[in-house]
Amino acid sequence: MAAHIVNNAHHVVPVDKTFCDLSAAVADVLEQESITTTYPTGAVLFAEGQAARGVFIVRRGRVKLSICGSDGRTLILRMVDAGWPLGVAAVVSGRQYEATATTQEPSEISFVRPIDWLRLMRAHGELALWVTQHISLDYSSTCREIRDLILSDSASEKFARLLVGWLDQNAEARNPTQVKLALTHEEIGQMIGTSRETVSRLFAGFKKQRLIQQNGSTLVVPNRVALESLIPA
Amino acid sequence: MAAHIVNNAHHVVPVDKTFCDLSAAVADVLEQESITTTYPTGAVLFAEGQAARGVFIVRRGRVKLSICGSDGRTLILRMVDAGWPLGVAAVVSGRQYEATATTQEPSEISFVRPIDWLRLMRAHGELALWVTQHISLDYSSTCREIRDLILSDSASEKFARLLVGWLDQNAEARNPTQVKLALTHEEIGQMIGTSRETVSRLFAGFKKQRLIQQNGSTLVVPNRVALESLIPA
DNA sequence: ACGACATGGTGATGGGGATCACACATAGGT
DNA sequence: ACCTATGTGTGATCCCCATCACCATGTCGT
Repeated sequence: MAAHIVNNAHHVVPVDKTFCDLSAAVADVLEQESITTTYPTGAVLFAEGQAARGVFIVRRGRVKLSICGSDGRTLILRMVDAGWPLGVAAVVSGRQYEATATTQEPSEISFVRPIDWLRLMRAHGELALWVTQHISLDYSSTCREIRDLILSDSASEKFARLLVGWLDQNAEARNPTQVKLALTHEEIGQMIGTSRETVSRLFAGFKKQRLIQQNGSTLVVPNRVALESLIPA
Repeated sequence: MAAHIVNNAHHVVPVDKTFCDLSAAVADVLEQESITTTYPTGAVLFAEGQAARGVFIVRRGRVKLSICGSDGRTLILRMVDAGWPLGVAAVVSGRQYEATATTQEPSEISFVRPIDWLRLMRAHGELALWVTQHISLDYSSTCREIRDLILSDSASEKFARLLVGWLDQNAEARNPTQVKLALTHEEIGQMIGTSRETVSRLFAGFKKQRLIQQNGSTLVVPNRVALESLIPA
């Protein structure tokens, strides 16, 4: 069997007015202390197991956070959108990065060295608090990830969960019943811990059951409730 | 204030001189602001999904942190020993507890309400950093948990991993090749995500392969390397 | 000493999904 | 138009482990 992880749906979309959701003052300081670089798609910011080299903050773009097994298998922990910091836990605790961060699209990323970061945290209580909250949220999200992994042994349940998560993220959009499909079947498999072929079959099965329709890269969910009924409790 | 924000990598065994690994001053304050209670085995400090009611600090005993699915299935996240705080992430981010905490033996637990906790964090930079580090460590540990669950599809691999982990924890003990077995097969199953029966069979299999021996509740691992060879990379 | 209950061992069975093996699409690049 | 790379659909097979079913042990409490 296989047993693996699942989605997440991390809300709290960051608005991104100046830097993150920090006050202008702290954002300015951060701006000065950081180096901002543009990365192409597929760039690896840091890899699982490396000593913490610094904190990365996504300014623009999307970054994939994944964990990989020695056999080459990969599990996608979550996608990180603009406004969020990466590698904070590793820097703060002085350990290794726990996951691998790869850009999913051309992205602008700010970088802060550990020493500077820690200095800033001490100097600015607001930043310290911000950090603590972000780590807490990462922790929650990871726990939920684990839960979804466990309480669905069936692949279709995990798939349904993923889809519903996408709908939730799109809740603000005008049409809450459709999503742009930005991932390959392979990647979807890595999000829910199944093989690519299984994802294909899931798509086919869900279409046959009229749970989803697909026009090009647009997914339509005509009946969200039916989808949710696949998810126990 | 604490320069000890970086580092202290491995298991930071709590020593438990006064409180945790905090300075005497802060420990004293914490002592005053908290209420300490003794719980019997099996007491539930808090449950997954509850609104954060406060921070619990294990003074004596052991607490099981678990996540459970709607179908009743349970996954044990980790065992928490004396000196460690519980529910900090939930309190800091003002969300729900992400797991359920149950005492595994009679335990002494200190409790601090969210308001007091946050006040203390603001007043004592050292405490704030301590909190951040602990959350970071929890996060790491959770990520590793995910990895172990995922990158072993075979139950025996997960079992081997668990055993090796136990040996590591016992590294300080005089005999690094044996461990006291404090868990039932059921619980072991909940740690590695398999059924009780499978754990029984794993024990049997490992014994047949001379990977382990068992005298009462003492596990002996004659050949650690052989055990590790079951774990890829 | 006696059930009652929690725990541990082990066989039989079945199913879900990984895996292998293709064929088919679509998109760039030359 | 071709070719290659990358993504997708789907059949056939196989195996691990969840599950069910039972029995064998403790270990309590009274």
